[in-house]
Amino acid sequence: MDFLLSMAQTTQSDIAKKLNVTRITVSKALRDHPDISTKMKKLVCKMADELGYTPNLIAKNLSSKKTFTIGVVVPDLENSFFAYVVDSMIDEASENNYHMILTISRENEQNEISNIRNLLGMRVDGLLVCVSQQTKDSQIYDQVNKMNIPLVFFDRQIEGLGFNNVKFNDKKCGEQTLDKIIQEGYGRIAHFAGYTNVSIGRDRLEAYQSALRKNNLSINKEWIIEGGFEITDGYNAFMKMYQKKDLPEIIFTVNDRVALGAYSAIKEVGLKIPEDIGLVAFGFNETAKTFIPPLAIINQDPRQMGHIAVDTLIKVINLNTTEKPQEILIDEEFVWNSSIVRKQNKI
Amino acid sequence: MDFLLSMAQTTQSDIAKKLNVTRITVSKALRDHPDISTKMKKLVCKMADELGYTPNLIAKNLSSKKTFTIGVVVPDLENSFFAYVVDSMIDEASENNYHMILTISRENEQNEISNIRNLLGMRVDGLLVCVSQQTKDSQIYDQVNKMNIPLVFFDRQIEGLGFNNVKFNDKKCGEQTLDKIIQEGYGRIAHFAGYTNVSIGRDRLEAYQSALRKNNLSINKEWIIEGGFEITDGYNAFMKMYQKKDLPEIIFTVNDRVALGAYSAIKEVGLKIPEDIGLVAFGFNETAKTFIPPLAIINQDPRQMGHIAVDTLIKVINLNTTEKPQEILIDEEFVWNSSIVRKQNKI
DNA sequence: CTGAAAGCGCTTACAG
DNA sequence: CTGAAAGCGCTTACAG
Repeated sequence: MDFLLSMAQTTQSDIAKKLNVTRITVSKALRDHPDISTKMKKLVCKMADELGYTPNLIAKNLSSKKTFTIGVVVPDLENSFFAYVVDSMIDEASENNYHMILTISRENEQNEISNIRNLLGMRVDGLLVCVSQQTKDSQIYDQVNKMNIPLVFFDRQIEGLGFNNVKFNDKKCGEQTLDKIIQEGYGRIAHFAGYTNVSIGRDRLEAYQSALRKNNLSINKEWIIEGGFEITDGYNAFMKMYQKKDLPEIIFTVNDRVALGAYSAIKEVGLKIPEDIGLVAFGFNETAKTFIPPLAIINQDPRQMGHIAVDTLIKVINLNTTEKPQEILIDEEFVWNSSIVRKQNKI
Repeated sequence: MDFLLSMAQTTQSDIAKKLNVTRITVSKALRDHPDISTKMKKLVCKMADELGYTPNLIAKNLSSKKTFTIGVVVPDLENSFFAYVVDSMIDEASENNYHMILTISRENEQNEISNIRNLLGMRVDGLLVCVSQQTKDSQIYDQVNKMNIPLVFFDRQIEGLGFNNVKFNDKKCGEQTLDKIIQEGYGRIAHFAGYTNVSIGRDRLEAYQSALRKNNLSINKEWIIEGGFEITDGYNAFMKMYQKKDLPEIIFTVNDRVALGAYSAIKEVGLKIPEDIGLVAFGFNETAKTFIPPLAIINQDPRQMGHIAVDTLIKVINLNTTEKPQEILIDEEFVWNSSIVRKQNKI
C-alpha cells in the first residue's frame, strides 16, 4: 500500500483509499460538483495536494470526449510573422481555457498532412491551419470534415472546402495602397508575385492588376515576376528584371521577405533605395523597421489575426453549428516609410 | 449499423465488425504485430482506409502508458532566437517519432508553472524547458522529479535540482572574446548585464570580470549595469551611463536585444557606432546582420541547441537511468562585425 | 495464427 | 449528499 502511494503517479483511487470514500466521490469533489459537501471537497483537495496528485488529462479526455485543446499547423516559425501569430494565439487560447498543440509544416505538404493526422488522432477540439505553399491535395481536409472537427484557415487557405477562414483584405487594401502610390505620381510599377496557386499570391496579384487598370496604366507582363515567397526569390526576381535593362520606378512585392531579397540585389548592382528605385510590400511593423531604409508596408497585424482566428474557432466549437462558412477579412493600413520617395511633399 | 459506420469517429470495433473478427485482431494487425497473418493485416488495413479510421491516440496513450510526446516550455517566440530553437526541436523530435507540445511562458513564472502542470497532466514522456527570467520558486520542478518525468533545461536553468541542462559555454567563450578585444587594444569596456539570478546573466558577468582580471584591468563598478534582458533595458542602461559623462570604448551586452536598445540610445544622443563607441554581445548570426552596423557577436547557434536538447532528452527517456545530471556545454564562435573598429588592421 | 480477460484513469447518467 | 454500474478506445499479458 505505502509502496503504491510512493509511486510516481497518484490517482483518484489513491486519494479515495486514504479518505475511505469511493473514487466517484473524489472525482466529483475535484471537479467541484454540487453533489458533494463543502467539507468533503476540502478534505479531498487537501489530500490531493499532500499526495501530489496531478490529474491524468489523457484519461479525462478519453472519457469526457472533450480535450480543450486546439491544434495549430503553421508553415514556419523562422518567419517572424508566424511567430507573432502563434504567440497571440496561445494567449487568446489560454484566455479561453484551451491548450494548444503547435505543429510546423516547414512549407511541406507531407508534413502538413502528417501533422493534421496526429492532431486528429489526439482528438483536438478544433484545428487552426495555415496551409503550406506547396499544398495541392485536399484529401486530409475531407477527412477533417468527415470527422466533424471544426477547422479555421488563417492567412492562407484552400477554398471550397466549407471551412471558415481569416485573412487580410489584401485585394482591397493592396489596391488602395497602389492607388495612393499612383496618385503620388508613379506610373511604372512592377510586381514580384508569389505563387498563384496560393490564395495570398493570387489576391495580391489581382490587387496589382486592378489598381493599374483602374488608373489606366498598361500592364507590362515583363514586370510581373511570379517566383515564390522567399528571400532568394526576391533576389532572383530583381536580377532577372535587371538584365532586361527596363527598370520600373517602384517594385511592389508580395511580402517583406521577397522585398528583403530585392533590397540586397538592388544594393549589389549599385542602385539606391529609394532614389533609384522604390519598394512597397505586404508586411508588418516589427520587420519593416529592420530594413534600411525602413520598408513601406501594407501593414498586417499578426496579433489581430491570431486573436480573431482563435475566437472564430472557439465560436464554431461551442455552437457546433454547420453555419455557412465565412470569410473574415481584416483591414490593413498603408504605412509610408522611406523606401519610397514622396514626390508630392518634395515640391 | 450503417448509421454507426457513418458516424464521425471510426473505431477498431467498427473495423472488426465489418471483418467478422475481434477487435484484438484488428488492434494487432494495425500495429503490425507478428501474431497476425499477412493476409489478415492487409484486409484490416484496407478496411481501415475505407472507413477513414484515425486511431485515437488518447486511448492508445492511456493504455500504453507512453505518449511519444515531448512538452516544451519556452519564454517567448517573439524573441527570434527561441523561434529558431523551437523549429529545430520540432525537426529533431519528429525525426525520432516524437510529437511536441509547445507552450509559452511569456517570461512569467505563473504561466511557466501552469504550463508544466498541464504538460504533466498530459503525461508527456519528457520535458524541455527554458525557465523564465522571473522564476524563483522550484516547487513545480520537485513535482516533476517526484513523478519521475525526464526533464532537460536548455539555455537557462535552475541549478541543483538534478536535471540535465544544455547551454552555451558563455563563461569560456565570453572570456575568450573579451580577451581578443583587449588584445586588439581596448581597455575601457563596460558590461550591460542581465539579472544575476538567471544563470546566463551570472555566467556572462563572470566572463566579463575574469577577462578584465586576467588582463589586469581594473573593474569599474559604474560600468557594470545590471538591468534585464530586453531592448528597453539596454536603452535605459546606456542613458544612465551617459549621464555620468564617463563613457567606455566598448560596451559588452548580455544579449542582442540589450545591444539593440543601446544602439538606439547611442544614436539618439548623437554618437556614432563604431567610431565613438563599439559594441559586442552574445547573439546569433541571423539577427546580428539586421543591425546597422552589423553587431559583433559571440555566436550562439539556435539549431545546434535545439538538436542537442532533444537528443539529450530522448536519451534520458530511453535509458530511464538516474545517471548523474550532466551539463552539456556548446562552444560559441566570435564573429567580428563592424560594430567594433579593428585597431590592428588600421595601421 | 486468433481470442477472452483485465485494465489504463477518468466521467457520465442513474439510483438511493 | 454518496455510490454502483457502465463505458471511453485502446493495449497487454496470457491461453489455446
